[in-house]
Amino acid sequence: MEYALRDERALLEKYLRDRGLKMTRARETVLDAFLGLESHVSVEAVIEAARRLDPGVGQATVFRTVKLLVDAGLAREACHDDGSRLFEHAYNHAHHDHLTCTRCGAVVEFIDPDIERSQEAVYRRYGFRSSGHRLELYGVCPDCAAKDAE
Amino acid sequence: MEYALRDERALLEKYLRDRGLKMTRARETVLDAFLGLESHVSVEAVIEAARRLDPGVGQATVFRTVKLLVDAGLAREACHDDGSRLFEHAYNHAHHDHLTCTRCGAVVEFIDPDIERSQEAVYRRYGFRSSGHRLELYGVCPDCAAKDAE
DNA sequence: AGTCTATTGATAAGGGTTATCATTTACAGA
DNA sequence: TCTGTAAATGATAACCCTTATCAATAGACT
Ligand SMILES: [Zn+2]
Ligand SMILES: [Zn+2]
Ligand SMILES: [Zn+2]
Ligand SMILES: [Zn+2]
Repeated sequence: MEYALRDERALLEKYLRDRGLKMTRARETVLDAFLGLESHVSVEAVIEAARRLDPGVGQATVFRTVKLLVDAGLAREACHDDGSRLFEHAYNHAHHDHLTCTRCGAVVEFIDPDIERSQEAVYRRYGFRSSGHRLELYGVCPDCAAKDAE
Repeated sequence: MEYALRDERALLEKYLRDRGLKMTRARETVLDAFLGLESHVSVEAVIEAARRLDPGVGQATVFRTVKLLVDAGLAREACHDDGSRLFEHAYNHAHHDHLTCTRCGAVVEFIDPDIERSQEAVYRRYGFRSSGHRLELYGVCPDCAAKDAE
């Protein structure tokens, strides 16, 4: 965990140095805040976490830094829910799709090789070059279904 | 086509009557405007189309009515793009997924039985009851790829 | 330390959507 | 057809999330 944090910080530093940008205290704070949160967080949540580490961090800075993290490959936009976008860790967190419970909001991350393969076939069928996809399955999780049954 | 319009209007009227709502001129206008547009339209586009039929239609009314159309099963939210949501016809327009060119915005509607089947398997694997999904494939279409090659 | 430029945070502005509310309208019943 | 009542309308303001503006600050290099 400690090592992972260091890895990710080094990645961000390299990304910044490579393009003449600077590693600042605010960016450290936002990175730490983001890494300390679990998957699928809104910028709002990152703002709160960042201000727990350092009150006085501007929200504009958090928006800007999250965008940087995405560009640097440390974060990835997950499933922009209604309204606000959600982000998740991208470093050491391979591609996956989401199965979401529409009742309680529970999210299962899954990867299905058959689906991935079939998607490639669709790209070939229409002559498209692939550049990523988004698959969100919606349903009712076992827990919520059990509550219905009562 | 004429018949289809009548069908859809009858559907909306039934939907409204069943819950004590009223069929109004504004709702007729928005319905006609929406039906006159082709797939994947923003509310903005519906507002423009509606005002071509009847200037003075309030934008709030269009937003409200599009929501009604979705509830009535006449419209369906397609792929909420960056920012604004997009809607498409739902009546006599079976389920399908989207393959979108990230360069020119071209959209191919497709249905892949293998993918649909694999998705059902995912639902079973995690014990979820299915309630719909959203699959968006992104890539570069043949035309844009050809331009790249030049 | 000094210079130069990126970055910051407060604030305003932006775009899409929804809430408010006085007025108008649809529609069931008399 | 007339009326009463509740729903619907449209103008407007409010809302949320996000981005732009900008004077002040703080890295990174010499
Ligand atoms: Zn659930
Ligand atoms: Zn995820
Ligand atoms: Zn294209
Ligand atoms: Zn479509």
